[in-house]
Amino acid sequence: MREREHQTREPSLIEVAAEAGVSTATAGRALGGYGQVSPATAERVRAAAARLGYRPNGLARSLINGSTQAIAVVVTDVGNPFFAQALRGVVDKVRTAGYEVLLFNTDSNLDAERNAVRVLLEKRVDGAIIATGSPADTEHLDSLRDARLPFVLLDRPVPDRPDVDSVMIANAASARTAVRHLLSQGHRRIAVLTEAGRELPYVADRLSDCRTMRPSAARLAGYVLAMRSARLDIDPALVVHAPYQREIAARAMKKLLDADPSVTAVFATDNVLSIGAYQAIQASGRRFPDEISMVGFDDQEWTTVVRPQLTVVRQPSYELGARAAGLLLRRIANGPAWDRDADDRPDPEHVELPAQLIRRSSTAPVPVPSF
Amino acid sequence: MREREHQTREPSLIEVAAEAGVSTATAGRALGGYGQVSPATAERVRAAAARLGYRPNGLARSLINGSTQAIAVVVTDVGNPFFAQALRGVVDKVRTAGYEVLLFNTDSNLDAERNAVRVLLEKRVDGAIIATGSPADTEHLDSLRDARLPFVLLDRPVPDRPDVDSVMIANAASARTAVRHLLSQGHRRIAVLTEAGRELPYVADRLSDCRTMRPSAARLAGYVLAMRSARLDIDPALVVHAPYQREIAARAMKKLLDADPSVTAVFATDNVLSIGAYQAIQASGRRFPDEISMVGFDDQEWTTVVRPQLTVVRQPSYELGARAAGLLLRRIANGPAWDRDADDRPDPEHVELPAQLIRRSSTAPVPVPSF
DNA sequence: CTGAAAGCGCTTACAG
DNA sequence: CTGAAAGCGCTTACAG
Repeated sequence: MREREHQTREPSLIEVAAEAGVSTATAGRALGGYGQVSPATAERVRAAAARLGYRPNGLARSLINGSTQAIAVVVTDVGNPFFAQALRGVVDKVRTAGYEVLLFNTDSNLDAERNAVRVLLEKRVDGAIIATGSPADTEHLDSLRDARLPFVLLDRPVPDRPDVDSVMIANAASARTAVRHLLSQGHRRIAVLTEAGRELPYVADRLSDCRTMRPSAARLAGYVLAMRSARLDIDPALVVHAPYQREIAARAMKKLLDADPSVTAVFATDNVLSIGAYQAIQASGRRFPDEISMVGFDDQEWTTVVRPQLTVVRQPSYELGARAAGLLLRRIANGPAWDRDADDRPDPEHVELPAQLIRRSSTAPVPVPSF
Repeated sequence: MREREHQTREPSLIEVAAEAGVSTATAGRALGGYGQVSPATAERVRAAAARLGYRPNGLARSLINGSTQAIAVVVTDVGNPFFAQALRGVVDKVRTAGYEVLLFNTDSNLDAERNAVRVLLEKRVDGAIIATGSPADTEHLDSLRDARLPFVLLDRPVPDRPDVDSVMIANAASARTAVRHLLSQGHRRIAVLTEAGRELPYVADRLSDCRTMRPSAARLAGYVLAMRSARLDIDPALVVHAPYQREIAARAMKKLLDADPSVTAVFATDNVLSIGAYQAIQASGRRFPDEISMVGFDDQEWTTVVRPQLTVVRQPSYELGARAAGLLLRRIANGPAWDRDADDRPDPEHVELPAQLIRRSSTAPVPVPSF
């Protein structure tokens, strides 16, 4: 390959064909795995290609095929272990079908998300998996539809798009189970630390619509449902709002704990909030779990190494990604559900993966008041 | 856009040009941001494009430009928080320059890595960032060179490729600092939990070559250096080997702790091994940190919520990715360092980011033996 | 400022 | 099995 050292362009099929003494059509057939070529010619072409260090140009190929063998994954934060795991699930799954992943990170910024959609469309990926940061704004998702691009919603539902495949966690149900667990141990004053804190009235008003809520809201709904089933009123003071930032969450939680001694249990609705809540409890000076119980969300590795070990709702993040990828691959093979031309296409599927309550030692029966 | 409902292909520039009553050249100029077009024509073309729901085809554009505005990132495990953070750094950085990221996960499998290189080359990305799983096998990296593709090594050095930009952590130096910290507290029987355990003789033989070692080996070298500086012999029994799997690491560490009561300190060389070691210490029944000290690697969130809080070496994973991306962007702009045609090209740069020892409460002076 | 023509690097009918 | 020609959807000289 030394002779290429000073050459500026990659060799193309034309050079390979010339080197092998065949037409570009034949060279293409020998190298591209399509059409018919005699073994002898094929061998000659392969040798020529190797000599020149030929690499097929995927752009040209895709331009003709109409397939890039790539999908886009749009998430709000790849650095978050939850999405990192989901992404791993996607990558592993699509790899088996020969697809690559084009990654977009939006930071829950609508403009970034719109831009991601525009770019993935221009890059002509074969499909997309999207965890939207703004379920209410769906114009950019409409453009996916207009472009007839198969896509799947991951983790965050989009109420306006019931015709799109989706893979979610059973957020409300699992949150309800978590809170019920606390109730069963006698807790009544149960605080919830949530990113959806400010939407309590909205959430409480449409408890039957949990599936259309984003995860944080759905988990808050689960809390409300459990409390109501126990005939307890919702005390807004117990619903603590915090963004997905550990320190802020810890402070918010600590503040409630300091202000209200009657709180005997905390339910944190996400992995970041969980670590913040755990920290707040440690800082509160209360005996944990004797004086206060906690259930966290997302079974991170650290939850078994802290003392007390944390009772959590374990959500299958890796599987979430893998399932989304599976649905997308099916959709790529069959065409979008909303294509009326074809009646044989699978209906949109809405997968809801169960999350599991893992009981450990951070939850204990409600403390007996000392007289 | 209703009229497109039953149409099977995306509209191309030809349709837009026809709709606007201009040539494709003019339409292209109006939409593509190149060449000169009169404001009036431009407006007419834009209107036509909007009416047809036109999306430029990036494949065709890239085929001509010779640029895809995409880079590849090849890592061993996106699910690992370290790589997830580094990836975030890369994405954030290249985004500012208008590049997207094509992600490859190799699981440290050489075939997967070779395949990644082949595919990224075929997809004609503009550059690549690679954390190789097998620094010894470099033929596939040669093919990047042959293809004149700019690339940067991330986290894992490749001894054979001194002419390639790289961004690493100062692994040996920071490991040395960590062990020196333990020594300064009087510890002598210091165990090290490492993925490179089996290479102790090899590592001990080339302590001056730390920069060419993969992280685990370099950290082990730092341990050896610190011990030797303290005039202590290396006891192979204290060098515990474990793969990057928490349970296996915990078991291996526990075994040593049970077998050898003389061990008073543990240095774990990675985030997975750290949690395993922490767990092993908890299970050992020793008083922590009174009877045994520990330094971990990688400042994960959990390290401040466990008791005792973990003293760690904090490595800047996000910045690692961002810096690698920065170098790559520069290289993409200037062409590869090994291109002899151009003398004005920047020399290969080998960035070594410092890692910092964060002292917390898992390290304490060596226990006084009780008589 | 605008257009006709060539070309990026492949694959695909269509003949032979 | 093989090749000449057309074409995927753009951009780029080159004229006008």
